[in-house]
Amino acid sequence: MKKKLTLKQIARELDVSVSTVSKALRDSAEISEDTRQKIKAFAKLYNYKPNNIALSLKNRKTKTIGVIIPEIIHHFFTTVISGIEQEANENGYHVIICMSNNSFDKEVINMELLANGSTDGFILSVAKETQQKQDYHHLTEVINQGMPLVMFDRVIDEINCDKVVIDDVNGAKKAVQRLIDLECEKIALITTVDYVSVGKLRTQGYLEALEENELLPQDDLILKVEDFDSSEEEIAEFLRNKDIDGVFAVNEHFAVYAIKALQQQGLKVPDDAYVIGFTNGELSKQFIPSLTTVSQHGAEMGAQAARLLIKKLESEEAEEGPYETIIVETELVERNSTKREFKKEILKF
Amino acid sequence: MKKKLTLKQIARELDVSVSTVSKALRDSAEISEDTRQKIKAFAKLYNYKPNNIALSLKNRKTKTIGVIIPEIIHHFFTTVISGIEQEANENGYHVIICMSNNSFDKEVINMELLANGSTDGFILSVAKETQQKQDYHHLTEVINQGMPLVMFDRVIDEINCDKVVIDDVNGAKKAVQRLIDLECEKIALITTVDYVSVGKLRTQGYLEALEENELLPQDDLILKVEDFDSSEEEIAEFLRNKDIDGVFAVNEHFAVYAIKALQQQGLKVPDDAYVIGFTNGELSKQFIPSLTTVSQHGAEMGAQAARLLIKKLESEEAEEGPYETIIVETELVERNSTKREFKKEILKF
DNA sequence: AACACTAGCGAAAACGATTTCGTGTTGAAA
DNA sequence: TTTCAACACGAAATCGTTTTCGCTAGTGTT
Repeated sequence: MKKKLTLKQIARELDVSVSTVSKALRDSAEISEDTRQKIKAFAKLYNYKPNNIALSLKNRKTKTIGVIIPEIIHHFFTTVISGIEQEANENGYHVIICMSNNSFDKEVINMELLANGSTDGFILSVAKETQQKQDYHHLTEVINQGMPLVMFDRVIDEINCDKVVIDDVNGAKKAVQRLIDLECEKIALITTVDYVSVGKLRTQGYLEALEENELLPQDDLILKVEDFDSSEEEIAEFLRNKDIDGVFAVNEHFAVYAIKALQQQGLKVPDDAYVIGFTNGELSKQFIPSLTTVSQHGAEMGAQAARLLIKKLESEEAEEGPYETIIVETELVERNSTKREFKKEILKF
Repeated sequence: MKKKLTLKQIARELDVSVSTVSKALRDSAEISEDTRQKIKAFAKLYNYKPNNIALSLKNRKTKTIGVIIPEIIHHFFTTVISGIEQEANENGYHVIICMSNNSFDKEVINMELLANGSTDGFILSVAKETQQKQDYHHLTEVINQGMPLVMFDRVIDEINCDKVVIDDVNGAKKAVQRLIDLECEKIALITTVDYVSVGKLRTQGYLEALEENELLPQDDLILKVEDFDSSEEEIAEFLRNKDIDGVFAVNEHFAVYAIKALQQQGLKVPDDAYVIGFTNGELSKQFIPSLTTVSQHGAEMGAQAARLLIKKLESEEAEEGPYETIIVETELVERNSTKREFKKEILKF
C-alpha cells in the first residue's frame, strides 16, 4: 500500500527544495531546463498528482458545485442533474449532490455543511416545506457570504439571484389550448396546492387559456391535490361522473391516475377524453396510451444553471449581480393520449 | 458581503491567540471558564463554522464518499443513490456523484480526479465499456493507495474488495419458476449480451429453472440484445410468430417492449401470455397491465454499500480486508402481467 | 577591478484549522 | 524565603500546495 506522493517526498528524493519541484512541474522559467526535465520525469514515473484539498485551501476555491434537490426519484431531476454534470465536467468542476427530501431542515443543514468550504456555489431547487415556511435565511446567508446561488425549477421570487425556470404558464397554456383546439369543452385541471409555485403557475396557464377562448372556468373542474401519497384515490373520486372530455394534469403521475380512473368508469383515452400531462418522463413514453406531455428539457435546464453558476464563479470577485433569469421553453410532445383519429366523435361522421 | 469568519479573526478580535480560540471552542480544559465562555459567545454570535477544507487537510480525511455510476436515468440507480445518501448523511458523510455514462475513459478520469484528496473512498458500479475492456488498473490503483472501494450491482469478480450484489441467478430463477408454475411451456428469455454480468447471471437463472423442471432450453427462445437503442424493433422481430406463452425479460424496458410486440400480434398479456420483468421501477407499477417484476431493493443495496464503506473508513488504518460480499435478496412482486384469473385457458374450463 | 545583472535555486509565508510543547504567573507547601 | 505544581495561555509545527522574496554565483560591462 503505497501512500500518495507529495511534493515534499519528491523534493527529498531528488535533493532539491519543495519550491523547486512545484515550479518545475508548473513549467516556471525560473528553473533550468535540466532540473525541470529531471523532476517532471520523476513525477510522471511515480504518477504524481497534486492534492486537491491542499489546492482548495490555497486557492480558496474548490472547483466543485453543490446541487441540492428535493428528491432524486423524479425523473425530471435526474435529467437536470445529467445536464449539470455534463456542463460542470466540461469546465473542470465537480458536482456534489444532496437531497433535501423536501424537508426544510435537511435543506438548511445541507447548505450549511457544504457552505463551509466544500463548494464554491450552489444550484438549488427548493424543498416544498421551504416554500410553505417562507423562511429563506439560509439562502440569503450563502449569498451574503459571496457564494453564487442559482435556483432552478422551484424558485423563490423574493430571492435575488440567477434563476433558470421553464415557462410554466405558457407550457400549461399551450397544452390546454391544444385540448381546446381538439374541441374539448369540459376540461378538468389536476394540479397541486398553490404554495408549490409550479402548480400555481400551471394553474394560471390553464385559466389564461380558458379565458383567451372565452370559456368560463368552473371550480368543480379543478382539483388541487394536497398529498401525493393519496393522490390516486383523490383523483379517482374527483373524476367520478364529471362527464369531462379533456384533462390537463401538472405532472405525469396525475395524468396516469386520471387515465386509470377514467378507464374504471368505462371511459377510454383518447376515444372518450383527451389527456395531457406535464414532464416528459419514461412513464409518458411507455404508458398505454402513450401520453402527450409538456416536455421540460431538464438536461437543458441543468446545463444552463451550471453555465450561469460557472460564469459567476469565474468572473473576478463575484460582483454581486446583475442577475439573470433564463427561461427554458417547453415543448408539447404529442402522443396517443390526444390522437384525434381514435376519438369516437370523429368516427361518428 | 461579509467574508467567512476564521479562527484568526476571532483571535484578533478578542485579543487572544489562535490556539486559545481553537481550544476554547473544543471545550479544552486548558482554557479558563471565563475566556471559554467569552469566545464561545462571540463565535456563536457571528455564527462561526470551521472550514471543512482546512479540516480535511489537517485530518487527512474528507468525510465524503465518491459514487460513480454508469447512468442516472435508470430508476434503479437513483434508488441506490437514495440509499447511499441516507446512510452516509446519518454518519456525517457527504456524497459526490459522478457519472461514467458507461464510458471507460470517463470512469477512469472521474476516479483519478476524486482520488486526489476529494474523497475517502468509493462506491462504484462499473461502466459497460469497462466490463468489455477488462482493464481494471484504475480500480487496483485506488485500492493500492489505501482507499476503500465498494462495488455494487455490476461488480468485477477479479477485483478484491467489498461488494454488494443482488442474487441475480436466484431472482431470475424465482421468476421463471413462477412462469412454470403458471403452466407456461414455451418461455422466452430476453436478455443482454453476456459481457454484461447481470445479463449473464440472469440468463443462468433462467437456464437453471428450466433444468430443474426438466424443460429443455431452446436457442430460438433466447434473445441477447446487443444495442439498447434498437431493442424495441429487435424484440418485436424476435417474438414474431414464436407462439410463446411466457416471457422473462432482464429489465423493465425489455418487458414492456415484449408486451407491446405481443399486442401488435394480437396477443394479450396476461390473457395469452405471461410476462415478468426485472427491476421494480415506476414503469412496472404504472404500465397497463402492471408488470410482475423481480424487485432489487435498490435503496437497501445503497445503504449496505455505504455501511460497508464507512465501516472500512472508520476501522483504524484500513486494514486491507477481509472483504465482504453482501447479497441482497430479490423479491418477486406480483402484478397483473401474471394474473391467472385473466388467462383465457383457465376460462375455457 | 569594481559594479550591475541574471540565472537558478531555497526559505518562508500563506491558506485555516488542530495539537504538542513550552512558558510565565499564581498560590501553596516546605 | 524557596520550591514546585497547577493553571492559563501562546508559539510553532503540521497537513500539501503556491508564490514572493532573497540569496549566491557566474557573467558581462566599463
